[in-house]
Amino acid sequence: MSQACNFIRGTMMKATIYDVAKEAGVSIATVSNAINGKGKVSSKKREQIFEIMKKLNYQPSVIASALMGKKTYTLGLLIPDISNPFFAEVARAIEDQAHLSGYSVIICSTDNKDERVERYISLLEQKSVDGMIIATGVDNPDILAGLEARNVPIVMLSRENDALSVDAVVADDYVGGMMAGRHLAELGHRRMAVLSENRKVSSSRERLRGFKQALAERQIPFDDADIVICEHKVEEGKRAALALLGRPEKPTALFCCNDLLAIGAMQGAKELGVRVPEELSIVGFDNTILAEVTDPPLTTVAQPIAGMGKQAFQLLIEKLTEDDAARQRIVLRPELVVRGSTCAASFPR
Amino acid sequence: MSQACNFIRGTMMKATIYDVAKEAGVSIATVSNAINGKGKVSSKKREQIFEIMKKLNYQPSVIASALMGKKTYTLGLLIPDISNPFFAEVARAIEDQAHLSGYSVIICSTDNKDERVERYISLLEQKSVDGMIIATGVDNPDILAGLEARNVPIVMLSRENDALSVDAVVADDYVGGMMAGRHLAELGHRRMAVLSENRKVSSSRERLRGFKQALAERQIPFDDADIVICEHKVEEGKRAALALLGRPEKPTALFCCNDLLAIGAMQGAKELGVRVPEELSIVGFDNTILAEVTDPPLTTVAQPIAGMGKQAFQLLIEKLTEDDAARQRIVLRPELVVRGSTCAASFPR
DNA sequence: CTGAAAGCGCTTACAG
DNA sequence: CTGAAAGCGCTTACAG
Repeated sequence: MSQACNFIRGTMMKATIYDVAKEAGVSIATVSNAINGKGKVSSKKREQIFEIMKKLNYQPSVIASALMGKKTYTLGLLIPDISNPFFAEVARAIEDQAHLSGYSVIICSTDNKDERVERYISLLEQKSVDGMIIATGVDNPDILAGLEARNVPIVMLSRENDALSVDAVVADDYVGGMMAGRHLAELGHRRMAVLSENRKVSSSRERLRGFKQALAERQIPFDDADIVICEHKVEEGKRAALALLGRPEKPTALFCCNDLLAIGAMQGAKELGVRVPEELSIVGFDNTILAEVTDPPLTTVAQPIAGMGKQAFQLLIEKLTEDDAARQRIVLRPELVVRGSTCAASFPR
Repeated sequence: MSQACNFIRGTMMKATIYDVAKEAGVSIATVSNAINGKGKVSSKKREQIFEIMKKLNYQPSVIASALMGKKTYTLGLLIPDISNPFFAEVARAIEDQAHLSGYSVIICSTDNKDERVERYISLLEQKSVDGMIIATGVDNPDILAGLEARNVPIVMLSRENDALSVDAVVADDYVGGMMAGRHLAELGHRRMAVLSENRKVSSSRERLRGFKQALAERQIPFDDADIVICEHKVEEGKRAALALLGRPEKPTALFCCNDLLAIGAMQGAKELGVRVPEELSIVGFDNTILAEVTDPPLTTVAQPIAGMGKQAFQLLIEKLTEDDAARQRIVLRPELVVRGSTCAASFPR
């Protein structure tokens, strides 16, 4: 039995390419060629080899072949937080696409802290991932520059970096912001406010810009004092809504740069006894599962998450295989999903 | 310059252990020893070596050391779906714990399909992960048995397998079910129904058993006809609620084996104009972010997610390092979180 | 069509 | 305290 030496105290060692070569009476080179469809291997031998592989339950070691310069079929996904529904949905979209090509994805929740970003990137490089998809904020531009210099393939998802011309797939945030603004304007709202993320977040910046543009086109007044900057958290949305609704000239509609903020705003309104949507219309952004679950359900701008994940993965694969792939920026169109949190302004001017 | 040969057409190759050895004027064995704190290396040399490492930006290759039998510092996490908030929160808990020890986690969404489970397991083994945390349903017992036979360290999370005595960390689902039952009973409910998952899901089975026990102890009648089996989806919960509330003797309270079902039930009730909680109390299970976001907010049994993730990871590490670690089953206590979806029965008998 | 041999970047006895 | 050498499980020219 060629397997005899394979048993050690009752535990079977994994079969290696040597085991199958010996059993098949060929060299390891031939086994390797058979597996990879390289070189010429007679079909009888090939079949024979495959049979032995099955019999020995042989699984080639990705580790070993990676050491010879082949791919690890593993990639890193940097996101702020996997427990945030938006990023969880993004992760699923990427995972599904990756899995079709035998790729695995390592999750890296950064909490938007550069320190964590750097730690994760270092780990991922030591583990020789084939590439990274970056959907988290990275403040220090040197971090991305370093990645470029070390020739690590990356694509940005839902974020961008103005300084570096790096591949990216994003939703058309500007248009999404416009959709929100137009929707509320058409409902007759004239006093609106915005809950936005930090200006460093390119997507929020664009959404806000689009929103303002929609109002400007309709000569609806909007002042930067009507913008409240929040972190990406429910409580922050609530806090902001409480503040805005406490003002003398309180808004009749709120545009929130993500669903979490919108939900917080709904909670704030409820706490003050302000009815949504009758007294306050709210529109969010992202269209995560949360938007379907609130009461009333949230009107929001849907990001094409599945499409974004798919494109990001494919872009990364292109960069891996074509050494001189041109830089690309893929922009996907968002879509307004009208649910119950918006209605006509009750006191149109 | 020792780095001279390291530049190829403008791209810098990664430094290897040979580069730092040469630069430091020592052998690679010494560099290896210095890095791993093995053998004896004079402190002057050690310091010198570390300096060179920094200068060359040397990152040891996990791939290469894994090939020599060391760990890959990567583990697989099998869950039904990363975009389900409960599992996303579980993933984050595990990721955080893993990250503290330099571990990375690969996400594997199985959709509870054995076919996907097998594919993922095979991929993970080829990639030589150090172990797996399994928080998904696995119908075919041969799959887990195979893992055991091949000596792959695994720990089950939130799921169990009666057949195999495999390590597991779970919430005390039985007690959780009792908490729900007791809460509703104390509110005066006498006609209750349950939305449960498939009987194959050990956690749901236990929750149901605990719930029934709580009612039995109080002589509250409960019939198995009051159980509706659902998949783990909002729509399923809605469908079930619609059916239950259409019955002549409709229930005044619902216990749902997870938050998603509870939310569906709330939506079903609303569709029929049944007010929650005045006419229908609803309690969920899990305490995901969704429970805070519904209106009314959901009363639910909280699983100690962070604790479960931590324990699961630590258990796995124990199995990795101690070759004869005893089997363990860690049971964590859940906690009832009372919010707005439950209140006293309006027509107590 | 097939195989012997070198090599990927490390670790680990084993000498000295 | 330090280094030469073998080896992990593969792939890839290169001969034949």
